[in-house]
Amino acid sequence: MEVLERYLNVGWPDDAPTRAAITFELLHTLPAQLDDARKRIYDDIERPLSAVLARMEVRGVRLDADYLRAQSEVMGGRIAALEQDIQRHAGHEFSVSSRDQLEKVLYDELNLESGKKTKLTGKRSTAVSALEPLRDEHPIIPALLEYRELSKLKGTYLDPLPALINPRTGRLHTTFAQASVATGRLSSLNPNLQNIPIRSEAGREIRKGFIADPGFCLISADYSQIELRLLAHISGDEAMQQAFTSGADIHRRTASQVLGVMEELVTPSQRRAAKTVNFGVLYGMSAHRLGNDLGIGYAEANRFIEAYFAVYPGIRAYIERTLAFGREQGYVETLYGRRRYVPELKASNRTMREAGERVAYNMPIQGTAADIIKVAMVRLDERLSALGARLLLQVHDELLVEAPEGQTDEIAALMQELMEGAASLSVPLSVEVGAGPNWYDTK
DNA sequence: TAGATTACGGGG
DNA sequence: CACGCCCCGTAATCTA
Repeated sequence: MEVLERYLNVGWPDDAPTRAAITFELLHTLPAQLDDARKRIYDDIERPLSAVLARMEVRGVRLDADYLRAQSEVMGGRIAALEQDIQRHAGHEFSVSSRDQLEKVLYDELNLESGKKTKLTGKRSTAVSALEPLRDEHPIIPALLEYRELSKLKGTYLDPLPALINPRTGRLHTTFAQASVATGRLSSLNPNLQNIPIRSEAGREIRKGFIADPGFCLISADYSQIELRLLAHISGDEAMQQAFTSGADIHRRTASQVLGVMEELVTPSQRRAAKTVNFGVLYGMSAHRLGNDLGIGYAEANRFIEAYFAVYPGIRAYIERTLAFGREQGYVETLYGRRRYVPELKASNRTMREAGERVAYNMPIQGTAADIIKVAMVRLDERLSALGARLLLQVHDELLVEAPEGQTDEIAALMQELMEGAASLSVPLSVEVGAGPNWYDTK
């Protein structure tokens, strides 16, 4: 425990009472040493939030265990059939869930063309991204892809979740880690309720198992495109701010501007390309990766990115300004002053340094989004309690609430108003709200 | 046998 | 040549 060494000059004791006493000691030693901005983050956000999170953990969320177990049965049958199918295509039995055995079957026995290699050991990859190009090459591939998807859902969600229901409360209780993510986000563990499937229909069905208490309904409220809105605000880029202020569809607007096409004429694939770039720019995506994702050449991807920065010049300026600040100060920070130290910015190894740069200009955006939803949670908690409603989960940009059936509309409206007003920026924040008997039906 | 490592894949 | 940010959980496999 470095913190103890540094601030109290003691090691981490073995016995629980002394550990508790020392932790308590830290609780008044550390906050007193914070400077202004950091003290405000602690006093106004993190300390009150810890009480909100504690109540959310204790409250838990109701699960329809019978539904999830039934889904698991169905899926188990399908997985077994797929396994037979896969082994028939291979010509012999093998452990389909072993990537090492699968590697030999695909690339040595069936002589399929291996593409990607694994990162650390250089084996021939069997990941989805490596199998997808082979989809039409052999009927074993689509069977494998479905097997992978379904066994993931069964093994990670359908089977473990019902077994984790607390017999005393009859509900499922996660733990939120408040100080483990470098950007200021929360994380959720044991079980992780921040990665419940939504993208595929088969996965999304799992959300039907998250249900409201009798007499209550679930309300989900989502910040839409909060990170891009923050990029517009923090960078000061006027074109991007204008897009949000005028209520435009940001991806359509981007495609229109970058490609020089009227908005009404933007095709779905052009909009998809713009969406990929809008998100990719936050992560520092290379032209190489973009070209891959869009199925276009490296050179064309490069032109696309250049055109993007020409349309939104403030974004490149933000990146440069943030990197200069980070090299100078050794850290970068959010709008509220939450810091992340990034010593890699001074690394002599280029790969390490560039990785540090991506981290550095992403953190203020991701971290400010985390700050804002935390503020919203602290403010919402009291208002909701007074109305007999309660916060259940935070999934980064989304809050899930359980509300008395009679007051659903009123509470949904309150959530939207309060979340949109959690910060005042040069662009509006937008929150989408939905209600239903289960999580699936809130969207 | 337990813990660590690796590959993989679920979410924002 | 490199090659997209932040997490957590599972299963297979390796290592102490």
